[in-house]
Amino acid sequence: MRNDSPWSMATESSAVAVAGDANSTEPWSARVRALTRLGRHRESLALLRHGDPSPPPHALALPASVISCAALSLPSSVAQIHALGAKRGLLPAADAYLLSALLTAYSRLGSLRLAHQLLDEMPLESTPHTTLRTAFNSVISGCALHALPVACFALFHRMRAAAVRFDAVTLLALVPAAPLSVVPQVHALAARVGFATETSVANCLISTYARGGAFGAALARRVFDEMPLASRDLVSWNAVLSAHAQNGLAVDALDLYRRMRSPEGGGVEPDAVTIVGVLSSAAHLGALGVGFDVEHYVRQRLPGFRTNVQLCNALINFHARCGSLPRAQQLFDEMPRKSIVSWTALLTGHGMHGNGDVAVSLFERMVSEGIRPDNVAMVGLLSACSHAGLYDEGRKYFSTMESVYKLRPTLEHYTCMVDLLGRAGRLEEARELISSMPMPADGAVWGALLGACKIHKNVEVGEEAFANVVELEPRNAGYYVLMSNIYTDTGQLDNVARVRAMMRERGLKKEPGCSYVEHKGRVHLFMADDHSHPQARRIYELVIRLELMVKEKSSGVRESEVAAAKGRMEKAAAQPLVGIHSEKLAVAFGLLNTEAGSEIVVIKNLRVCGDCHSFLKVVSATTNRAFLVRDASRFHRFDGGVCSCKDYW
DNA sequence: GTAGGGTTAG
Repeated sequence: MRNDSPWSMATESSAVAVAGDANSTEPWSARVRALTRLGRHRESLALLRHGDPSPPPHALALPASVISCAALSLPSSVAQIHALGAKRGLLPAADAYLLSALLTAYSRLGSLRLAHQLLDEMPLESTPHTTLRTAFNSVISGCALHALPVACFALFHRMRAAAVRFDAVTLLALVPAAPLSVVPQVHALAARVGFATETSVANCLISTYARGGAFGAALARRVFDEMPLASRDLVSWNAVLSAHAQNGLAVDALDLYRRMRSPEGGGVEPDAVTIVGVLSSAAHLGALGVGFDVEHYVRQRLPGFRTNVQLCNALINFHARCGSLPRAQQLFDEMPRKSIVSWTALLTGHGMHGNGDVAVSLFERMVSEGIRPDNVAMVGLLSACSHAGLYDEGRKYFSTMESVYKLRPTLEHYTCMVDLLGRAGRLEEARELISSMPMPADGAVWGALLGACKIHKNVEVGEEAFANVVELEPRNAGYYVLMSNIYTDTGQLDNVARVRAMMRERGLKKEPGCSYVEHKGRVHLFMADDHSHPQARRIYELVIRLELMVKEKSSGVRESEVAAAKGRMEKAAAQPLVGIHSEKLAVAFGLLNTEAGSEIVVIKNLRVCGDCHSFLKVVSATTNRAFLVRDASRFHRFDGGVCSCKDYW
């Protein structure tokens, strides 16, 4: 995307005027500079070489030419102009602009030794202070660009030792180069000289802090909150929004989006970067309404969006993760240029829907188009194989990671494989894979094995997995619940009590399950046994009626059970009932409030349990409705009495 | 007339 900030527009339009046509009356050197500024580097150099300058090559054109050489990666041309400048006595310090341009060019091209040499040749005493500052800034920026943080800080110390004052530009290079633990110190230094609230520096601090997880996001937020309102620009909002989006704080990201657009936030118009962050959070949460609104905005206001690869990728990811694969596919097909992210987003979406074969063929097509898969694409592919039970394919692709694609499997790939093997019932093979890992297994890997043991009711392997996972993630209640359920399923009730006691002693509570449905632009959220919804009475009556119907249908239920269920129904409005999971409530709400024929979409934070799963299958048949449920690991589409997961999840 | 800030997939 073009940079559309006001000042760049202004300089750009004047550059356009000057570059103008070849007959322009503007001085020749001004046209060279203008062409460089417009990024028309080849034309700029052609004018320098073949134009008819009178007087001959001019000090005023040389700095721009050097920048053009750097942009075109022509180090020998930089050296030629360098030599020319030296011959004319413009160096080492007579022409600050040429010096600065050379420093920038060498730094950008990675000729940092040459840049240092040039810097060392500058006479500290006789060179104007601003020239020195710019010179240091150029080389510090170059070291930052080439990921040489130690060199950045060494230069910074030299700069300070020489009593050269740093400015905002120095900080813009230094802050992102600093190790995360050092950023607060640089921040404090910036604050001491009053730069920390300057727009560019604050924006830079925000995006740098954003790399530091949820804690970093909190620091980023503080920088943003401390900025004077007048200093906040669109980039500030984008940076702080992304800081939250990237660190799993999706609710806060969407909240920031609402705030920036509200009058209180200044009614800031979002751009493509904002939208990318918002869509990522909306996809995460399953916030369908937000995603659709934002897409509408994109189609109305950003007509060129199809050529913005990141924006299209964000849209594809949103639709793929929120239940609309055809829309994701259409966006994918309409992109003139795709990246590996586009393929991965679509592939992962198919994997989540259980379309393992589609994911595999997308992967093959991607490879045949010359895109080399990366680790993320492989995670998507392996998890697609796992969800679809494609045991042989999964093993094959896992082994090609190193042999064909030179990718070293990470913990995430091992997690996928343990999941794949474990769910296919190959618990021993999964165990062997864990012991063959070149790095220690983490909680997710052991957790995948534990989950497989739940499916296959294997106490022995389950206990081993549990012992390991509890060591690694002692505060994750989900694993205790899994182990306790394995004991329940195998009738070991004393062990169930033991695991529950462990949870109590450690003060752990199971994460409450919640599901939501969006209807007419509003989110309707349900927790298990939650009566707070205005329609709670009707919803519970419907669930209980459906439960009864399911029971009658499945097993020819006994009289006593019918009576008990009727008793429950009578009490429904009066007092909370036990044991109605949130997805049943959400689906019942959908049935009561939507038209026949439309699909009911439910987003859930935990995985669907076996009971709810068979309930929803039967209800989809008897009500002749389709339910699309996104749970913590994948999609289930219930329609006509069957689920798209084929009961493999 | 030099130096420069924000974005995606699991």
